[in-house]
Amino acid sequence: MTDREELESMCKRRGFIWQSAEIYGGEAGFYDYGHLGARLLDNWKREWKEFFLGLDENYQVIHTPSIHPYRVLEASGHVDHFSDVMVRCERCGSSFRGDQLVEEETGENAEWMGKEEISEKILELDLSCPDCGGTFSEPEDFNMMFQLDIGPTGEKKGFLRPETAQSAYLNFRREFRALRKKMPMGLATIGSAFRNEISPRRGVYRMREFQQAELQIFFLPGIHDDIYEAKFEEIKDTKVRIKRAEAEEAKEIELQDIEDIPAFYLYHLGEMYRFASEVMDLDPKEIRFRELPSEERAFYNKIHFDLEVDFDTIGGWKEISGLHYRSDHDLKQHQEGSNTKLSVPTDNGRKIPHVIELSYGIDRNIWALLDKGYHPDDDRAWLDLPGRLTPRQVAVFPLVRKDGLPEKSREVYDVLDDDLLAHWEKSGSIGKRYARNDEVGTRYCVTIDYDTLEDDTVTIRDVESTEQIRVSIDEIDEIIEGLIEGEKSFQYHQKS
RNA sequence: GCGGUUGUGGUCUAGACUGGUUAGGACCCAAGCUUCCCAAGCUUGUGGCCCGGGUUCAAAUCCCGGCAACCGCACCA
Repeated sequence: MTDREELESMCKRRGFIWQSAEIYGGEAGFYDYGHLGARLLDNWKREWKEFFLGLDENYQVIHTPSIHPYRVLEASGHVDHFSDVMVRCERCGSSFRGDQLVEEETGENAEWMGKEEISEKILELDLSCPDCGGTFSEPEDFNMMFQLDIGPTGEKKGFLRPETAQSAYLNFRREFRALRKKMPMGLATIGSAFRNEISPRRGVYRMREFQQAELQIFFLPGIHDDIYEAKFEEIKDTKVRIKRAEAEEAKEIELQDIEDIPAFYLYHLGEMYRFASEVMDLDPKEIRFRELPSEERAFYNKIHFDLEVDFDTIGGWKEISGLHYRSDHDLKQHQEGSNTKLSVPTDNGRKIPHVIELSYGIDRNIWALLDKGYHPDDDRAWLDLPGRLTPRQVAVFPLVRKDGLPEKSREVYDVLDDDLLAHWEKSGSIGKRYARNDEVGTRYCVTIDYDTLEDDTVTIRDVESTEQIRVSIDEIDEIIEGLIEGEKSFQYHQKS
């Protein structure tokens, strides 16, 4: 069980993550990644792209701005739905959503109401604070989006995007032509999104500026089903732990035994599970899919499962990614808002493509790796990260700092540094260097000793077992890369 | 945003209630010595009272304001 303070301390001491602008006291909801954290991020993004773009040759990555013009988010519904009317009790200071107060009293839907309507209703219904009975202040808008002025006059308005998804929808038309009208088509975006959270909490779990990796897939149900049915065939016996909306507990089940969900959805669900368990190497017992009941999900999400991780440091099961079948909602909204035709021709006339969205909170995924990988045991603290994700794949040391060992170790380092994330150090005892590297997840430690000078062999130490093998310098590059790619295990080399 | 708790080198902390030595310790980090494999030892060194204001001869300590973190509430299209 990893303690949150212990992990945060390690992250700060060693160079992973800490509060942004901390020399000025910081600002809630913003975090910086240090040199190791930034590498871990880069590695994760690279693996994510390689994995998900590899699912289909027509899944591609695009790069887009973080600022959207006002009309984009007006059309998407964010201007209305991301903004709530808040009223505050003048006596006790509690604040409430105005529409909820009105709905409770009248039983009618009040979500459409603006400041004025809410204000009138409060007077008309003579509403008072449910906590203390006090009177309310004038209602105010609270918008979760950061609004901006664009240009010198301040007349153009825009927002920092609250999700990266819209960027893909905005590019659907252009890419559909550029990719020569092939469907299904996937557009992936990796970038920052911004939400002016009332109270950011739990470290990087809920931030005001955060990073998303999303894959928006455009397809037509009924027309492209066979493509996904064929793909699904190959992974249909994948076992996943799933908690259905109506179920009390999560159950392990083969995907093919889920009968009420179409193949295009189950296929991506299975691949998301493979990414978590195989690429991120998360323990199947500590991940699950949870289906959101209708009251928890947005109205346009027809099917919605979150992938959750059982965190030690931030209070149990929490979402790190989601799979949403959004139907044709998004393109329909933008077709109307932009007056641009976003439908595509089919044998039965033009149709607006549907969207299935794979949405990853990158920072949450990074925190999951650290939370599940960090082992602050009594005898040693070590970080267990997959070889392709760890910020430091190999470290090279001289056993002692004399007799030419440092120079020799430097030569070995120079070779390894070409193809691997390598590190070299000489200070402190050999044990201390192992300990330092265990803590940041260095996968392998190579030590140059007196035998090296005799026969050009070195030892390689495995972070997990702390055991060593002795290999020739000529092969070292190849052996370590083989270990990191998972071609051969450390145990294999121990036996041979 | 509301309430409670807290804020001391890089990390963890003593000191605060009862204002008054040079703000002490452990670990870490750096340099050197030593060292033939798992945080050994020795020497030397860098570095700190969250920010701003007030009270006082004197503030890490008391008071006010701000900021941040944690917990609870609310919020989380």
